[in-house]
Amino acid sequence: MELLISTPRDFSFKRTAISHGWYGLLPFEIDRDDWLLSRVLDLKDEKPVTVAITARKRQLRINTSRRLSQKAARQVIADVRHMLRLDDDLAGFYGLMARENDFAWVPTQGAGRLLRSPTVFEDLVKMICTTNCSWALTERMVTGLVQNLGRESNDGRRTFPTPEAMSLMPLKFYTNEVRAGYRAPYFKELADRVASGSLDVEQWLHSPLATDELIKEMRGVKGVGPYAAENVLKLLGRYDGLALDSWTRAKFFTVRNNGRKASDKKIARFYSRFNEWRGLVLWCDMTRDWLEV
DNA sequence: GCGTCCAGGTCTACC
DNA sequence: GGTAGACCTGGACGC
Repeated sequence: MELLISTPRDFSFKRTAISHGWYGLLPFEIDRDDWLLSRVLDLKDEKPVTVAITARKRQLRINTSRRLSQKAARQVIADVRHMLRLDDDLAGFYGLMARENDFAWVPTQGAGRLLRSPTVFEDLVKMICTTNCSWALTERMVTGLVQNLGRESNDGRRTFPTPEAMSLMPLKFYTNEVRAGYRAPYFKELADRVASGSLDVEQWLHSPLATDELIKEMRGVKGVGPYAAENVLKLLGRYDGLALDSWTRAKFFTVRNNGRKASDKKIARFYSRFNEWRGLVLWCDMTRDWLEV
């Protein structure tokens, strides 16, 4: 079954699909030869479905692994719009970038939409999986969660697990199977809180809280520090934080400081003039070379 | 083969 | 509020 979505004039499928590492973490998969982004979506009342997304001109084509009801098709379209940030208004950001010689490529290439998961919960768990470890271990942990706890689509691929599925597992599952190490109790506690309803992370998408207050709430989740909170904020559409980590620091040294080390304060000063967009400007700056044009 | 370092940081105790 | 030290894991590296 094929579904079609019109895309905004300033949207780039390639730039969005590879905007950061999520495309390489299950359930996401990417074929960069054919520029096909796929993943399994959880349809709650129905069996999960695998979607394969490609772009042509100003249109996305979504091929589903089986025929869907109208209700399920509407959810697939809503999830794809959410993941690819089709409803994000970046006019202010692009206007700002167009006036800067160094950053005029951003609107030209349609960079700035950061791929996200269908749920905040998935983004949050994955972000904790990126902390204090190699990318290979991040992949190992996420794969362990999906393969062991994900619901199966008709093609055998699996969803990202729900909070309920994660909550049902004992602590030793996260240490022995997921290989999460000291993060194991963090996952267990987060899943328990979300599954029980005592913490609603999906509500963060529409939170009326000021960013500082929202960060405080996010940091109430064990394993979420400044880096993880500010990166999740970017996926919520707030770009005040730089979300510095060892990778972005090293990249800044190369791209903006002639290979010399720079303090976090210096990095912050460099992007400070971009105000509420500074986190997104930094990320675009650091990933410009991810796509040959 | 073995020890050390560190990678897309965070938590806790202590000052 | 600021900071030192501990923390799982596993790949890379030097010896």
